[in-house]
Amino acid sequence: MISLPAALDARMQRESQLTFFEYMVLSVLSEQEDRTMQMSALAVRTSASLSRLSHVVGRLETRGLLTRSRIPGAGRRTNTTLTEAGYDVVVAAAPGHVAAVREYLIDPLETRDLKALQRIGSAVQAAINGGPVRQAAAEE
Amino acid sequence: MISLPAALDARMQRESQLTFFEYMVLSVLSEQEDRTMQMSALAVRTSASLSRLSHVVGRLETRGLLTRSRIPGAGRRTNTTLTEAGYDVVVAAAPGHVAAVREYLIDPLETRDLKALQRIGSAVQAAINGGPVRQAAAEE
DNA sequence: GGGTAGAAATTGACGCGTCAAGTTCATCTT
DNA sequence: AAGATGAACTTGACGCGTCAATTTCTACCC
Repeated sequence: MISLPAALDARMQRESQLTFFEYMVLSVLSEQEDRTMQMSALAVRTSASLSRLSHVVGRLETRGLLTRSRIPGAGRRTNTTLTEAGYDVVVAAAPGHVAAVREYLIDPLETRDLKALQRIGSAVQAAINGGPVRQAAAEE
Repeated sequence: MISLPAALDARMQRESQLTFFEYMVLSVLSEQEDRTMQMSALAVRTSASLSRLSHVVGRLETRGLLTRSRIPGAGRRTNTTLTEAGYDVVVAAAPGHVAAVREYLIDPLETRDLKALQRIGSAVQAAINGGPVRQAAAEE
C-alpha cells in the first residue's frame, strides 16, 4: 500500500515528465469541455490545498501547459485553462498512465479481489474522513 | 490507496512528532536486542536508499534519539544505536501508531476483505518488483 | 607494494509540499 | 460610504527525498 503510489509516481515521471498530481490536474482540466476550471474547484477535484495547487499550476504555467486568468468582477477568482500543448501532453501521457495502473494493480488481481479492493477503498476513505470529525455531530 | 499513507503520516506527526519513516527506523532498531544495526542493513529493512537513511539518521541523531559509530577495521561501515531517549520515544509512540492503523484500516474492514487485502498486497508487491526486473532473468 | 576496483556512507543541490502570512477583491454593516 | 469581514489566491520559508558526486576505507592484482 505504501509502495504502490511511489511506484506509480516514479514511473509516470520517467515516462512523461509528469508527477501523478500534475497529471491529475491536467487530466481534470482536459475533461472540462472548455478545458477551463476555477482554481478552487480544481483544488476540490484533485483534493489538494489551494496553496499546493497554486504552486503546481504556477510551474505548469511556466512550462506552457496551461494559462491563468482572473475572472473580472468576481473577487479574486481565477480560471486556469489547458493550452493546446497541455492537451497534447495529457493525451500523450494517458495511455502510459493507464497501462501502469493496469500492470501494477488491476492485472495481478483476481476479479474477486478487485471487488474487495473497491469495498476496502470506500471503507478506508470513510474511516479517514469520519475519524477526525465523527460524522459531523455528537463530538464534544 | 493514496490518502491512507498520507493520513497515517499526518496523524503520527501530530501525535508523536515522528514521520512514519522515522518511526520505522526507530522501531526496527528497538527490535534488535542490542538496539544496534549497521546502516546498510537498516536501509534494507526499511526499504530506503542509503542516502535517505543517512539524512534521516542525521536528524534523529541531533535530536538525541540515536548515535552513530564507525566500526573499526571494516571499511566505512557504521553502526547506529538507539539511545535511552530514543527507546522511550518509540515505546511512547507505538500504541498511537497501532491504534491509527487499526482505526483507519483494520476496524472498518470485514474479515473477508482483510484477507483479500493481504492477497492484494502480495500480488501488487510482486507486480511492482517483478515489472522492472522480470524475475531477474531473460531480460535483454 | 603501488594502483585500481569497489563497498559503505555522506554531502550538496534541487524540486516539491506544507504552513503561516500576505494580497486582492466583494460584500455586509450601520 | 467608510470600515470590517471573509473568500480566493499567492507567496516565502522551511523540511524532506532524490540524484549525482565525493569521501573513506578494504581488498585484489601483478
